[in-house]
Amino acid sequence: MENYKKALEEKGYKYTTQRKAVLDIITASAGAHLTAEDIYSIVKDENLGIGIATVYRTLQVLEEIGAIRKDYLDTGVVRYEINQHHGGHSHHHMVCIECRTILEAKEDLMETLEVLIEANYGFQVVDHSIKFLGYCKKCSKGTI
Amino acid sequence: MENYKKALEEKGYKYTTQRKAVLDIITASAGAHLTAEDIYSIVKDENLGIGIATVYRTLQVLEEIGAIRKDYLDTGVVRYEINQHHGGHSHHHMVCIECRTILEAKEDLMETLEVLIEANYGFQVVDHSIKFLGYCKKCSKGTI
DNA sequence: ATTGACATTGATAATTATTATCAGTTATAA
DNA sequence: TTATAACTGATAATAATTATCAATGTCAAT
Repeated sequence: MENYKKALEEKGYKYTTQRKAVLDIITASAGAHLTAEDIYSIVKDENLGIGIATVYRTLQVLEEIGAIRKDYLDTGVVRYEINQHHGGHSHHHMVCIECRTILEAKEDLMETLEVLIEANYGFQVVDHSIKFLGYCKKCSKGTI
Repeated sequence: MENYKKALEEKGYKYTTQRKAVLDIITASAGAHLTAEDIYSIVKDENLGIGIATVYRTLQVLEEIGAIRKDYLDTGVVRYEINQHHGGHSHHHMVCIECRTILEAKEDLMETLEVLIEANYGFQVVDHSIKFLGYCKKCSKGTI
């Protein structure tokens, strides 16, 4: 799919067994929004040796090279997923107030959003919030 | 502003000194996105006795009655703010990738969003994500 | 005012997610 | 094949949050 090996090496990182295992799991489970603990136990189940510390370190490195992204969807727990469109924009999440199920909206719809969400996913929207990531005036990069 | 006392009593909660103090701080510091620890030390600075456990408990109660809302803007730490429009929609946050400053967009703009953000706040948008809260098909309430 | 029932508080222990430490292991370039 | 530096795993440390429990406060009914 993507050349993660090259991306790692460009930053002086090595393409190790553990990093490969974590990458495989995250790519295989697109839309799953796994926690570090989830990933840890999946790797263990596959009888590949890995420590929880390595999982966290690997996730940091993979985020740094832009392979994965962090989701702050709910309390305390951070979730991870593949970064689909390199440098592009993220998709949208729907979190059920009741059962905390996380759904994912694939469309990149920026208008009549909630009506579409309800029509396409049967998800009854009560509230939404948009988060922008970028550089504030103070930290602003070059041309603007 | 709002009758928080009544809202508390309707749920069998009492309008105590500590709850009043926490409410005062959160209403007074709109747009500040305080953590539980922030609130704790502000109350202490004002020489009002309060325990950290009470702060957390109070925040839970205030969220339950809809007085405040939680923000998951970044890693681990949960932030709190006044729930402006009772039952209405939340505003939008801008998080600086570099210094982690949190800006708040007051407009309820759902189109040509990023262009406006850049024009109005000098915030250089790199990415955005929208979070919907509501009920999934399984948990769906009544009429839909 | 006093009482009784129950909610609330504060100190602290416990839990959970995450990060730091460090000695031993592995990969790679010379 | 060896030197250098990166990597790993076990575990200690930290930080945010929740649970416990005895003491205290609140309020409606006497």
